Amino acid sequence: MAARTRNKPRKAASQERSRLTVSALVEAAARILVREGYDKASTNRIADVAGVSIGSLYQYFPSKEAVIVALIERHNAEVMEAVQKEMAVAFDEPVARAVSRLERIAVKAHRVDPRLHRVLSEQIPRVGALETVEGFNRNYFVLFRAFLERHRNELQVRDLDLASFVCVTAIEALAHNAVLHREIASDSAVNALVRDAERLIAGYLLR
Amino acid sequence: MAARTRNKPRKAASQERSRLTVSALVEAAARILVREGYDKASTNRIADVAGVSIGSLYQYFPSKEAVIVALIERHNAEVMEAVQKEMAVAFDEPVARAVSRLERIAVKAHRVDPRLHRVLSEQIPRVGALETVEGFNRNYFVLFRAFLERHRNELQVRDLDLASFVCVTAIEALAHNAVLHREIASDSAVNALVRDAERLIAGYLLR
Amino acid sequence: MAARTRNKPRKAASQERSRLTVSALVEAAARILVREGYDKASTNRIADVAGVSIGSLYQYFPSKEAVIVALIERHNAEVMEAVQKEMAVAFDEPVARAVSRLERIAVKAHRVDPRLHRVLSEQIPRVGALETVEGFNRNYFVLFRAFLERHRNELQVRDLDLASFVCVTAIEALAHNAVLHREIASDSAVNALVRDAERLIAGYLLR
Amino acid sequence: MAARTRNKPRKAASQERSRLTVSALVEAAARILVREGYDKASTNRIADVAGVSIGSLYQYFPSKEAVIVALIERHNAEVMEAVQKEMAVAFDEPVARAVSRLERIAVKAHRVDPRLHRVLSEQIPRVGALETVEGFNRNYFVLFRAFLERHRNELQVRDLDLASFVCVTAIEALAHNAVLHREIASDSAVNALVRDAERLIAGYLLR
DNA sequence: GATGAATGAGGATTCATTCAT
DNA sequence: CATGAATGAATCCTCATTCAT
Repeated sequence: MAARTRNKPRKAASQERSRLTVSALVEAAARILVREGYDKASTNRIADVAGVSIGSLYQYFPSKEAVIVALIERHNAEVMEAVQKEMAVAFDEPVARAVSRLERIAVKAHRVDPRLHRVLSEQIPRVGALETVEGFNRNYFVLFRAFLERHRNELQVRDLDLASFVCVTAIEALAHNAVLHREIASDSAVNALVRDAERLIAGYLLR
Repeated sequence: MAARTRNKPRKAASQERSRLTVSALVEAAARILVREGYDKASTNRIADVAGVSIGSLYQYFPSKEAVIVALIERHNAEVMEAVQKEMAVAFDEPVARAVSRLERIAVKAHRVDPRLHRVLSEQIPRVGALETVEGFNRNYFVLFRAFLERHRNELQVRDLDLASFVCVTAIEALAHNAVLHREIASDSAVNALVRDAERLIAGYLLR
Repeated sequence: MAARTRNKPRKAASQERSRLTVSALVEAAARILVREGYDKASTNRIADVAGVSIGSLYQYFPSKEAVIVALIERHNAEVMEAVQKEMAVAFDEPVARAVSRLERIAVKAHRVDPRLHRVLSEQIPRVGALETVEGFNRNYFVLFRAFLERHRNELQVRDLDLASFVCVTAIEALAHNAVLHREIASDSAVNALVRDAERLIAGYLLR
Repeated sequence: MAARTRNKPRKAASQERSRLTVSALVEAAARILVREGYDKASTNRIADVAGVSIGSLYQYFPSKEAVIVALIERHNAEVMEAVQKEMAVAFDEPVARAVSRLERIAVKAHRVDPRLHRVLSEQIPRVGALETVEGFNRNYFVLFRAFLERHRNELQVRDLDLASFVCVTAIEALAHNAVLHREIASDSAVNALVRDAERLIAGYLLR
């Protein structure tokens, strides 16, 4: 018992170190991905940039894929954190306002780390565990469908599955392309996009 | 540009036999991409599946990328052939009908070889061939903008650039996701999608 | 007999063509060697530059080595032609004058096609049939020894083998290095070199 | 320069084990070069003969050339070690004695590993490492010129640049050819060569 | 004879992963 | 636990040579 107590801080310290190592590795992966692209992100290079030995990388991750997955999850978590509260708000608003908020949220989400987002969405091979990204959108679909359900009697659409698909697809695609292919630096550009998105979606949903 | 590995075919296959070899290689690349994914599409594997020696591959293609580019171009050509005439028709129709035709065309295009399309659209950024496709979309954008210009006084939208972006993005994304993530096997499913797409876009564009 | 007679001109014509093909190939090899170095001189490239199919190359040469050997022999022949007469003259002159003539000849020989000479002496792997270059010098040695024999009683050297080795080595090395590593463009530079070479060798040979 | 494949070792072999690996690789390269020629010295073969995996080779050398460069440098170091002290002595001696010592040194240098020396001197131009050796010779030239400067008033030659070129070329060529093409096994053969070289050079330099 | 399509062994190099220290 | 040396399958690509047309 005394021994345990003595070990605890040491263990805590080492757990702390572990967490540092892990996040250094994930951070290194992000940096390399953004700055040099997927092809340059070898495990050795990741370990190197993280200032850690390759052996340590495999201490904490069973494979290269696992590192990338961790990075994707970290990114998704950051996006979620930036977005979650507002998301909840949207679901209690009237349809038109909710839609415009959702578009604004989507843009914000895609702007959390656009360069990383681009690499993740363009260069990561979609195999094995790396299909994670897809799951994300499925969630969104389910939530949005619930939202439509709640406002069912204001809507002119009948098939809520189809409508959810149409809306989520459009909202996401607009945000995605806007951030990646258009200059959306200024607030006014965002506002214009959001206004039109609202017209697009609300005009479609509402009577 | 000069530094990049060449993407263009190495020599025109003049004799009959060589034309066969070239298309066997491109076909093999398509098969592997679809069935086993981008990472399995090594030059040796491609040659192997094509029933051709690795030397022959490099007789006609200066690099691995060049094979993929050829495949992309073949796919694009097939898509274009399936789509071109109807495209011209759409641009002479009234807005609502044009939009629904364009959505139908987009679905058709994405259905030419959906599994191949998926791999290509996911992996193209890793290849130098991005321009091929980007150019394609930019084209679409320009054409659509001209279409809006012609119908300007029927529209409630002011900023035609933004409107083109919104419409093209939505039309494409709906077709893409519908083909890849939804069952769109039945005609009625297509019809439902097209109907809603028309409502979405036309409601947004027209007064 | 009549048939034979008829065949003769045709055969001669085709022999003529053969000779043209062969020399086109050798010339192409020379050009590539000089302009792009040994590594770029693949058989396919040689045939290409010669304007001949790869099959034809192998019609006339059993291997790549054979092409290079032919080139070396052509080069040696050209050198010999440029040098032979004067060489004979030298062997009838008094020692000092002969030596200075020989140095002048050596420089001339190395200047026949300096860029080709350089590639041949620096880049050609010395294996198999490509050791040809060595044989050339052995010849020179034998001749020079005969020359010394004739002038034996004017000489202070006893060991004529050793003396031949010393002289031939020095004469050749001076010409070689002068042409390759020094500017020997001007006549005066050549004259200075020849003068010193004469002093070097004659001072060593003569009493 | 930046475009060339790197020639420098990849990382300093810090641990004992890695130092062993590196020298095993260099040694293997030497063995293959001597026994089988440059063309057989593929990286796989080198690693194989070294009893090491191909991956280890590339852990320490960024390219095939880098291995050869390391070998050249090792050889040069060995030659230098065998020669350096005596070289300094020569430069303080009277001309005739210095020359004969220099010839003796040159022979010794070329005898350190004659077969390796031959391959290296024949194949080095094909490697980027030319500078290493050119620099070496230029050094020699500069030193020798300084030596002549010091003894200027004993000399009959006026153009010290030319004289240095003549002497260095002759001394080196004699040693080189003697070791490679003649039997210079016995001490007496060496003595005879050195005696004649002294007569050759001293007769040329001194009044 | 000429052609050029086809061959495939072989070469340089990378990189995820293992394991002795 | 950390280190980093070692591994070797796998990849892209070249080129001398053969052979059917």
